[in-house]
Amino acid sequence: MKKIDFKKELNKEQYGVVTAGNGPHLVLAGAGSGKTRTLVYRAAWLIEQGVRPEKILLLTFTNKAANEMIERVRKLLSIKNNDKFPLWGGTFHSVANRLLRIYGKQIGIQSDFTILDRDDSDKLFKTIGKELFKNISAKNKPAPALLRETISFANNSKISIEESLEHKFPEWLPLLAYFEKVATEYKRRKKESNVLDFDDLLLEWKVLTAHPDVAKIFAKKWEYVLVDEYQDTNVIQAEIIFNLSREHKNILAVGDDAQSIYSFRAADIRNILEFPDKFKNCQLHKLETNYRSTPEILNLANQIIADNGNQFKKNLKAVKDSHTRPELVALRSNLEEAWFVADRVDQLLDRGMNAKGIAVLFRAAHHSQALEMELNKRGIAYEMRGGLRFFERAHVKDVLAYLKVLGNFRDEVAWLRILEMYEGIGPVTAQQLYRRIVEIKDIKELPDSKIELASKAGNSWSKIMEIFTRLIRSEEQNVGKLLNIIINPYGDYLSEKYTDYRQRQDDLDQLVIFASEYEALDLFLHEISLQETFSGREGRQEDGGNIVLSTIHQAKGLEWDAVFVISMTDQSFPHPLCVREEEKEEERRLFYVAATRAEKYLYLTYPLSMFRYDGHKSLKASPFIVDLDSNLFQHNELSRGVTYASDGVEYVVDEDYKESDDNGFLPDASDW
DNA sequence: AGATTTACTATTTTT
DNA sequence: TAGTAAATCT
Repeated sequence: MKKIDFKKELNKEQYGVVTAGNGPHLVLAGAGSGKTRTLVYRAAWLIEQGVRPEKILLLTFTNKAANEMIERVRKLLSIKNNDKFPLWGGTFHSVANRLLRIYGKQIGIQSDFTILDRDDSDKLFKTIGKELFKNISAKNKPAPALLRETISFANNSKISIEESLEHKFPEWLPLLAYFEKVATEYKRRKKESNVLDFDDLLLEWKVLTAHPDVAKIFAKKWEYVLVDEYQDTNVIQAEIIFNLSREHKNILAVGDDAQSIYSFRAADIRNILEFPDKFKNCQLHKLETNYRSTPEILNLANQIIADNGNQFKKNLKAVKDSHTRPELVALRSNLEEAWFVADRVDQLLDRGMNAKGIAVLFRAAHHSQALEMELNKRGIAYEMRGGLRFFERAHVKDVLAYLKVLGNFRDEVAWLRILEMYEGIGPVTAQQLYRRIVEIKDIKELPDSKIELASKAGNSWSKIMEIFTRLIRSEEQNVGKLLNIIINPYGDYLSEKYTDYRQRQDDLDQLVIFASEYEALDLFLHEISLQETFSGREGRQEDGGNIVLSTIHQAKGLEWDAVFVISMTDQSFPHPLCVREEEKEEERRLFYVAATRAEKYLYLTYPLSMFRYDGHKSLKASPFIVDLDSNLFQHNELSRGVTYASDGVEYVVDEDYKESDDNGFLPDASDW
């Protein structure tokens, strides 16, 4: 095994964390301080010290982050690809998923469930809402997502539905009784369907870690627990961590309170603030050197966050050389904004920058629409993150529903989804059918069941039975081949329902390729609901990769040479629904996260008007921008007025703007 | 009664 | 665009 020169490869702060002894540690890591690097080296150091890799548990915010870290540890230790390397980890949810299946049986909790993702939860809430809210007028009916959010928030922060409702949607408090009724029924239906939703995964894992027998097994299993992005954990997750490290106390939590952006999902900043109280003899480390950004970008970021009251004081220092200041640009409309960004991207690419070094970030997924059209028009390849993910697309969910039923016969949401696709079967008939279907003991008896329906619906039912008969009778193990049985007849439905069916068919082809890697249906089903990275349409991969379009939330932890933050208007940032002071502070932290993604070039843009279905709307700069000292920017277009011409070619109207182009704030090829 | 079509409206962030 | 509600079919 190669010896790593930890002292040489890390700075003093990082070295302190990496070589920290046993016991609880809290690491307050600023943006760009090499947090991931530090965790990777920590794992490598432990292994060099003789800790077996399988004794380390790595908990991260995405599975992708975990996989990348593990790869880096492997490389660092020069472990060959085909050598076994049992270090593992992932998100709380995916780890919970695996553990519940293994250890659930031991203490008598569900272990053969399928997973209900967000969309499925909404479907179930919708069904239940319709049943229970029948006598309430349409306008006064809470949407399924609203029910789900309220109940989920209560679960994840250990508060009552009433408190949750008061916090999230106080205007709905008069309907409290209904929320509670729906919550009870939702729980019952999940149990009947043998499914767990995202909340259940955490809650059940917590039950598992609290059980004396299992707790002992876990304490032995992992001697070291490393948790990344600790600022975005919720109360349940903090309890899980506490239980996991109860015996050995070897917990290392890394986080940045200034980057806490998930409180809508019950992430609780108190987890970090109160960590030292909860874990006695905890050592506190700080990583305050910023390796990512230029001093100009860091200055801006520091001022963005300075106004926030509730935070650990950190003093981030830049080590990079001075470069140009961030640029602030006002455009006349969202279309011009798209042209501007596309032009700039073109220029950056022309001058030799790698496409994968460029990202465009925004507050909400739909802010990218105009830009996407413009990039498509110009043939600039991009990768879209945020918004609807692959496994959430309607057609993908449609075909997967058959597999879900095959894997878990009682899955109500999957059954309703299938049934309602067919002619003559609507919500009512589907529900009746489902009730009769679950009376059957085993899926193998389904083809022989005597369920019959009148004319049109009857025809549909035999079509459904035909597919299931083929699925059940086929001895096929390969999931790709199973999928083909479904996709062949589904194709007709697809082309009938969607005008863009060609593209959707492509998605399904991708899905078959992905599924062909799996020889066991169970494993496939378990993984897809928690898979956040597979994007389906990979597109043409250009040599230098693709530029990235992403919501700010999904950009967490990532970095690029050049970052555009678009749609920085008063109507989108902070989001207008954020009224409470603490909500505004979180929005400011979100802005901070966006700005600190940039290494060298940062552009903030905002349109002064927006075209919408109902005409056009006037916009102003985000108050967050107005608050900032204009000297921080290369240009302050606020005081200068409109800059961009709409023909999409002659875009430099403002003289200063042109001049500055020559000042070198646009990179030369020699810059990288 | 229940399915299907049509018209309308409102748009956060997600493991 | 996507989800919902009213209007119209079967």
